[in-house]
This record gives sequence, C-alpha cells and structure tokens, in this order.
Amino acid sequence: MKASLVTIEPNGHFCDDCAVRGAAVCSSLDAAELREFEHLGRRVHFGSGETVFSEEDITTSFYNVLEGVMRLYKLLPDGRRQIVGFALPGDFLGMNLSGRHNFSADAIGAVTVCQFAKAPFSRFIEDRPQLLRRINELAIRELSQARNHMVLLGRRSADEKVATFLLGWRERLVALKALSDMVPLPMSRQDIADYLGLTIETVSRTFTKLERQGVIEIIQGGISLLDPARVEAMAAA
Amino acid sequence: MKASLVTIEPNGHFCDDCAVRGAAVCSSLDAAELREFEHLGRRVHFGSGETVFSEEDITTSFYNVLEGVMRLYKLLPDGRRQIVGFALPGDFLGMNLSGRHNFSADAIGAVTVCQFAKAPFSRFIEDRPQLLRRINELAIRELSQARNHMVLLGRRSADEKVATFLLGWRERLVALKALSDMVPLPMSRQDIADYLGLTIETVSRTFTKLERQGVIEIIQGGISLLDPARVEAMAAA
DNA sequence: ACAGCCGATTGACTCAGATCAAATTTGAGC
DNA sequence: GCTCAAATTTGATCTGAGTCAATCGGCTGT
Repeated sequence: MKASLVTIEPNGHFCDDCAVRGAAVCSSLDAAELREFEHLGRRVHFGSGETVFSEEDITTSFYNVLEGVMRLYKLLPDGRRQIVGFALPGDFLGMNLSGRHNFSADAIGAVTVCQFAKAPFSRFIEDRPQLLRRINELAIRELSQARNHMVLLGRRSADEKVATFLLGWRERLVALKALSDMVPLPMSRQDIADYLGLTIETVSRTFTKLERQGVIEIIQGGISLLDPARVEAMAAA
Repeated sequence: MKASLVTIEPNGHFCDDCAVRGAAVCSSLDAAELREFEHLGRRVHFGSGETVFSEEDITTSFYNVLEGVMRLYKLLPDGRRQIVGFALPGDFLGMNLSGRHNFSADAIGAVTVCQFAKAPFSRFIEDRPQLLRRINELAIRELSQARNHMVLLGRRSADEKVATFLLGWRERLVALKALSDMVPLPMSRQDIADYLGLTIETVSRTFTKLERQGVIEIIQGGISLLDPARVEAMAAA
C-alpha cells in the first residue's frame, strides 16, 4: 500500500546468524552450500502495511520470511478479499507455475525477508535435489493446511471458525518460540474476518461472547486463553 | 464404502499404452526410466462408491489416476463433509508429510488407478530429480487451485459458487478431451454441495434457476451450457 | 491535556441460505 | 414393464450471519 518504507541492507549478510537457519528452506543445505547460497539472497525490510508482491505480478523473486507476519490474500474484482494464509518466519513464498504470483502479500507490522532473484535461485536448485525436496515438503505442508482451511470455510460455524483460528494461530506461534496462553494477534479484526470468511462485526461479537463466557480475555494486541479446553471444545475438531 | 469391487489386473502393464502417459508424473521420465518405472506400479480398478484410501490411514501407496473421477474429502467428527477436490486422470494422490493421508478418496463411478507402493516409489525418486520436480509442479498447481477454492468458499455467493463450479469443471474436462458445451456431472448434487460449502437444496434450486433463465439445460448426467457468457458473468471472476 | 481519527464494539434489523417437510423423478433389480 | 429405494426437486419456514448505523476507545500529533 504505502511505499518508501522498504530498506535493503547495505551489503551481504551471513546465514550463520539467521533466525530461521534451521527451519526454512536453507535447513537442507550443508555448510559449504550455505556459503554459496548466502550470495543469492539479500535481506529486505518492509514497513507495516507495505505490499511485498501483488497477485498477477510477474514473479521476479522468491522470499523467505525472517521476521514478522505477512497476510497473503486474493481479491475479487469487486473488492471482496479472502486471506489465504498468514506467513511467519520460516515460510517460503513465491513458488508458482504461471510465472506470476497467485496471491498478494503484505507486511503486518515490520517484516524482514530474505529475497532471492528468481533466475539464480532456480539455477542453484538445479543440482541440489535436497533443496528441491525441502521446497516440496513445504509445499505439501501448505497444501495440507489449505485443505484444513477449506473445511473451516465451507463447513464450520462462526464460533467454530474463531475458536479454531485462535488455537491454530497459537500453535503456530508456539512452534516458533515458547509462549503459553497469551496469544498475540498482530493482524486486525478485518484481517481475521477475511481469513475466516466472516465480517468484522461477527468476529468482534464472537470475541466478546468468548470473553463474557470467561473463555478468553481480550488484551491489548491479542487475547489470553483463559480456558483452552473450552476453546478446543468449541472448535469441535 | 462397499468392498470387494476392487480388481487388480493379473500382470504387469505397459506404460506405452497408458492414457495419461503424457500428462501425469510419468511425463518426466525418458524411455529407459519408464521401463524401470513400469515395474513399480500396478493398475487397480475400483467400483462406484468404493473408498481408495481414508484420512488418517497410514500411507502405504501413492496413486496416479488413469480413468474415472474421484472425490477427495475431509469429515468433521459430527459427519459434516467438505470435498476438497475432485481427482481426474493425470492427478497424483497420496503425498503427505505425516505418513498418513490427510483426506479420504473414493471413486465416483468406475475408476482405474496406477498404484505405487510407497517405499519403492520413494527410492525410485531419490536419484530422479526430474520426477521430483514434476511432483513438485503438481503440488504447486494443486496449491494454487486450493487457494482459488478458499476464495470461493469464503467470499462467494451461492449463485457465484455454482457458476464458478460449472465453468471450472468444464475447463478441466476440456483439458482432458475436447468437448463443447455439454458438461457431464458424474458426481451427485450432494457432492457438489459439499464441494461448494452449500446444501443440496441450494445447489438444486440454483440449477433450476439457471435453467429457467435459459442459461443452462439440465440433462441426464450433466448439464448443457446454453449461454456460457451469462454463466461467466454470474461467476464474476 | 486535548482534538481528531481509525479500529473495534455494540445494537437493531434484514436476508441468503439452511432446515424441515413433501412431492417427484430416476434407476436398479426382478 | 413393475417395484422399491435413492436422488432430486420443490415449497414453507427459520435463523445465523450480514448489513446498516451509532458509539466507543486508544493512539498520534499538537
């Protein structure tokens, strides 16, 4: 959306001190390969609300999320939006067959990515089947998540959607760094609504209802899970 | 669901006369490799309504659809069903990270698959990066379709869902074999409803409405697109 | 501290699609 | 062709979530 907040770090970085070193695509590379790989990527920062790439843009780069949260979404011609996922550190973005991105991505809060130009990256993969295998693993994981989300969108009630979202989001954050029942929600209510196929009002009302039931507490910038068991029961998975 | 309709062909088959030779995973193999690959797969037939594999089953095989249509779905504990896709000839099924299938698959009408035991297939891939690349391509294509379907499920009206489904289904069939405006629908209304996140009644009513508007004609086992342009307008993509 | 703004919440009312309940059509087996 | 069961269509009614419309905070900048 806004521009000019993008910052590219002055010179090459070192993968050694990279936060996602073990989790991301790069986990498939050995020390020697990593040394070479390092030259392909450059760290780029995006400010809150900035668009990293847009649907239908020609794909010129792939992205490895290092820090922050991004919303990935598709728009209908009349402006209706469906968020197809939130990207967190370790996620790899930009793969497609058409040569164009098939969704848009923008930063929610400050984001750092490791950006790879498409051509050299593709060349690098050529003779590194382990890297390809790793990328394939990530794609298969995404696909599984996508199918779960289809069930949520097509067959769950508003209450179930919200409860399932809170649990799923917490789980993803826990996988990154230990945190307990305090769940930060950096995205807006509108983002949550567009992710769950609901309106902002319904999301807000559901949060309020959960709070009145003593199941969660709405905190600045997130929620606190007071009764995770009840939330799980609501999610009815 | 029912059992005992499964038939395994008595002996090895030849990839040469395989209908999906050029489209499926095998398109990435050269003649010599294909000769070896041939021994890994066996053709298996399934009768209408039979389950090929179920969600949560340990994955022992991968499947390449040769003939027929399959519904791929997930169930909630209370029985609600979401169909996450329909598989057609050329589709490759069974990839997952957990070692268990993450959806169920059953035959809609008679189906023939090329079944590969997981271990030998995985071994075969090891030193065939082109095959891995092909599998990755198929996964990326699926992912793109999955995201489009999320938009449909989360943000489209019943009319738009049905119109989009008819166009998308026709397009997939056209890609297989030339056919014009007659669109066969081998799946039941309930299947369509569970794919679109609707009820059977809404699907039926929407079909009837389209027919009364002279946009489609409901035919035995399918529909005829009388006014494709109007349907596209309804889909509002 | 205060004004202005933007996101979030709350309330009143509406409606698209679900649910409940019959017909009606189709088709598989005899 | 005839029978019965299943699938589909149609109708009447209901309701969960959407829409429209105020507030209500909580930051930002002055």
